Amino acid sequence: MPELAEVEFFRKRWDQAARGHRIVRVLTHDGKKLLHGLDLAVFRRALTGAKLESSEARAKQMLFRFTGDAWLGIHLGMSGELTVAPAAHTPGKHDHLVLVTGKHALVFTDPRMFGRVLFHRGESPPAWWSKIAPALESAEFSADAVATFLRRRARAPIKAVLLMQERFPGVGNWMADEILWRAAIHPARPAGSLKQSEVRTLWRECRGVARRALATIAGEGDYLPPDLNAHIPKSWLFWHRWEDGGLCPKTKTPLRRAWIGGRTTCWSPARQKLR
DNA sequence: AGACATGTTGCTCA
DNA sequence: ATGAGCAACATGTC
Repeated sequence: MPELAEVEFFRKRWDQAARGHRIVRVLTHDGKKLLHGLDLAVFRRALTGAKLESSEARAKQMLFRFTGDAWLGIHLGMSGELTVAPAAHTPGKHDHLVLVTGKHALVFTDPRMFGRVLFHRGESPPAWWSKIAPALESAEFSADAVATFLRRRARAPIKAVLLMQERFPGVGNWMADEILWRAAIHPARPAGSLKQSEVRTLWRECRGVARRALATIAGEGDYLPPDLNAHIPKSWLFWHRWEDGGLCPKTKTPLRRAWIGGRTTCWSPARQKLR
């Protein structure tokens, strides 16, 4: 599920419920996979009694800062979610980490178990956090940087290139398709075959999709929409990409789906031409 | 039953 | 050395 804006949604949900509150109990389950590499005893001891100070989302990762120089990193993988339950919550089969405060249980649930929990101790954020590529909305994510990257990945389909987190942090399967659809670029085009003007359009749509998707969630202060995708514009490809017989919202012609760049890809043949 | 899933990594081959 | 393509990971759903 989680791409850029969804990750922000889940971060905000935990943050709202627990910022300024102490963790009184830490429950873990299945230390082999999601909690791999974690010293569970140290982890529990560090977080028990610690207060959530702040949190941030970048790309598809989240970082929660606790008192005592304790940092909790979470990646939601393919099917991870962060939920908030009453403090008495009994962990279900796929609840791998539960942080209990006086009021709430913060639950990390992930049936497919591709997610990841990281723990770090120190005054500054962990190295892996600082290494995340500059956000799509940042000045460092420039048209030139995109052009340079595309030149280096010249033979790969542009769809595959958009999924590369080292340049397009937070872009996942649906965002990549949305960006290409809006930019009117066929997903199978080799990255190196894009004209200068197309690269610029692509760059602009990367920012546009990120900004609009985030605006739906990051809105005023602590506001959090009740439904994850409720605010995604009705005009977007997003709402049609999985429908059988789905129509392009712009041209009203049939959409197509195929395996491109290692993922199922949806595009509008009327808008997005090969060559 | 079988195909497939909004992610990442690590392997192979060129 | 670098880039491209793909299986693997684990489980649920249609």
